[in-house]
Formats: sequence, C-alpha cells, structure tokens
Amino acid sequence: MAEDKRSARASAMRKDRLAGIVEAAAALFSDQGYHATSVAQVIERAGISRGTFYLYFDSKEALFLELMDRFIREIIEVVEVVDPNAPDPEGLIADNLRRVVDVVFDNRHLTLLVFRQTLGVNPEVDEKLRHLYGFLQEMVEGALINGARTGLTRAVNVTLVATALIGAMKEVFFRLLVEEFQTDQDREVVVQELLEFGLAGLRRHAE
Amino acid sequence: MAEDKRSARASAMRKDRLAGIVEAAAALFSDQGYHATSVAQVIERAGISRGTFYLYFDSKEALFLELMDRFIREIIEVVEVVDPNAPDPEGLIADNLRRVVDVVFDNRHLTLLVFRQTLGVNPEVDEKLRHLYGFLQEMVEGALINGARTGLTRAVNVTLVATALIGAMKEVFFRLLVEEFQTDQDREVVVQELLEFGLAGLRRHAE
DNA sequence: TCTCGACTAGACTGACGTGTCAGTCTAGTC
DNA sequence: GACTAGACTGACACGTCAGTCTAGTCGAGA
Repeated sequence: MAEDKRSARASAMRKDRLAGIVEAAAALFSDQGYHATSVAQVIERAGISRGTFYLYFDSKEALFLELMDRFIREIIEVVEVVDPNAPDPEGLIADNLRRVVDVVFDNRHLTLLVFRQTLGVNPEVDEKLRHLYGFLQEMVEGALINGARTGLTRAVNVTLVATALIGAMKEVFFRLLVEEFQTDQDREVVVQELLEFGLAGLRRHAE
Repeated sequence: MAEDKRSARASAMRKDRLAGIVEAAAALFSDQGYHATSVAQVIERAGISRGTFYLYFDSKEALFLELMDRFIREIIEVVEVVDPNAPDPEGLIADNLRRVVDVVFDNRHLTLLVFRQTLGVNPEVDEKLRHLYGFLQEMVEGALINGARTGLTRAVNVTLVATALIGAMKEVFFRLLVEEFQTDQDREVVVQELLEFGLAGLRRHAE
C-alpha cells in the first residue's frame, strides 16, 4: 500500500499544479484574449517551467478549450426548462436568470474568456460556442413559445427575439464584468432589471 | 498642366489599388479574424505584390484600423438624435434603426469585422470600439431619458437598458450576417421586429 | 530616347512563439 | 546503497510571419 500513498500524494500535487495552470490561464486569456496570451506568460504566472506545462496540456489550444468547457458546463448545468404549467412560470425564469448571473459573476475570468470568443476562427471553438448558444437559444425559444401558448407573452418572431434576449444579456454581463462593477449586492438589481426589460416588453398588454 | 493630367490618372490608379486592398482585406479579416489573416493572403487576393501593399499601408494593423474606422464613420454618420418634441419620435427611432440596418447589411464584411472585435486586446482598437459603443450608448440613453420625460416609455435603469438594447441589436445583426440570411426583403422585417421588441417592452402600459 | 513613378517578384531578416527532449531532482522502495 | 517513478526543467529546434529591400518591368510623358 506504500505504492498507493506515493501515488496519492503525487496525484494531489498534480491537482494543485493543474489548478494553478488553469487559474493563471483563465486570468490571462480573459484579459488579453487567446492570441495575445503566450504559453510563456501562462507558465510564468503559474510559476512552472515550459516542460511542466506540456505534461498537463497537449497544447495551448487544448488548454483554452478546456477552459471554455468548464464555463459552458456550468451554465448548462444551471439552466432548467421552465414548465409553463407551473404555478409561477415567471418565478422559474427569474430563478434561471439568477443562477446564470451567479455563474457569470462567480467566474469572471471564464465568462469573459467565452464572451470575447467569436465564431469563425477555430473549428473546435466554434463547435463549443454553437453548443452553448444553441442550448440557450433552445431554452429561450421554448419559453417564448410556451409563453405565447399560455397567454403570458405576445406572439413574436421567436428566433429573432430569443437572439435579441441572449444578446441583451451577454452585453449587460460583459459590460458589468469589464467595468468590474459587480458587488454581490448588484446581482439582484441586474436580475430584476433584465427581467423587467424582457418581460415587460413581451408581456401581453392590458387591452 | 499635363502634369495634372498625369497625376490625376495616377491618383485614379491609386484609388483603384486602395479599393482593391481594402476589399480583399475586409473579406479576409471578417472571415478569419485578424490573427488568422496574413499579409500574404491579402496581397494575393488583391493581386498585388508585397512591396505595393506597404506603399498603401504602414502595417497590417494600420490597415485593420482603417477598416474599423470606415464602418464606425458610416454608422455614426447615419444615426441622428431623436427630438422628443417631434410629431412622431417613434418614427424617427424607426428611421435611425432602418438606416443602421442598411449600413450593416450593405457592409457585411466591415460589420462582421467590427462585431468580432472585442475590448482589451489592442489599445487602438479599444479606443475605436469605445468611440463607437460610447456614441451608440449616448444616443440610446438620450432616447430613453427623453422617452421617460415625455411619457412615451417607462422609467428604467437607463444605462443597463441601453446596454441591453445595443446588445440585442448586435446579436441579431451578427447572427443574420453570419448565417447569410439577409435578402433585401428581410430588412424591414428585422427593423419592425426589433422595434416592437424594444418599444413594446418599454412603452408605458395602459394603467 | 530618356526619365520617372508605380508596380512586381520574391529573397531576406529578425522576432516570436510553440512544442520537444535529454536530463535533473525528489521521495519513496527494496 | 541501489533503484524506480515520475514530476519537473530549460535549452533548443523549428515554423511562421511582418516588414524591408533590391533588381528589374512597364507605360506615359518630355
């Protein structure tokens, strides 16, 4: 069992190293973008040597994709389908938004890293982005369709409005993150304001 | 005055060359992004030699900034302040939006090039982006403030809602351009849908 | 015919950045 | 004390690319 002890310790060290690299890379990528960040910067910030870096990641690109994945997984995990027959569907939407805002503000670096990324540069990056935005688009479109069916919202061009809503959220989050305004207290304000902006715009007016 | 004729012709040639470079570069940059586009590709596409390229632009970066400028100038030129006391302020907003949509769809490459760009990578790029988004933010905020004052719209968190509106437009334009859906006939639909999305959300409801 | 300016072809340089590899070091085992 | 696993190091090979530079072409005007 001495064997186990040794490898257990080694694996703990591995974990720390990995975390160090990930943290350094997230900060740098989110700050400077992919191209402006060199492996040299990452290893300097992580306090490791060049060789070590390549023990943990096959390439700079692999590291970047891993970071994107982490964010995307967190978001997808947190967004739930809104049941239109629930007693308070608006509340469920609010909960979703609240959870997304939490992920976004709790992972400033990863969020910025993903937001700064754009389609059409790298096929693997594209695929991940399509996964994320496709998922969000589906969720929002679903909510719009259900909302219209149950009379909660107006009937709209679902695709276009879902896109607009996603863009609105992205831009607001991005601006807040870049300008580093996010104190914990702000979050609920952001949630409420976005909600009002979206729902008041879509809610069927008194006739 | 033969001198003039010669230089006039020469200058016409210069213009053609310049246009060729600009067009080639816009297509490539908007398609692949800045980093993935090499000067070699630009000159090949423009059908000129390497030396000629550097007769027209000091550097790859200068070319890119020039392209950004062209788009930004066009947008700024086309957006007008909305007078809240005009007989039909909503119509003026619609006109603005219509003109922006025209610029966006008439300049697919330049638009994508700018939309793909993000803050925090290059100081000069940053400055230009801040100029553009700052301008738009001011215009939208102004409209919101006036709208609230004249009772046309609800009172809202002006900064946040203006940001959301800009983000909504950006995302919709981007998606449409990337997916190449833009037939001329679509434009008015986009304008109307965006307008409804924004205004129906902000217009004061019957009480 | 000579001049001149715009242009071409493409070799070249220097900087930079990624990924590799031979070897070191540490801690535990036998 | 010899050995092993494997984490770690850092010099270096190698490719890429922006920008420079030289030698030569071409057409038009004097």
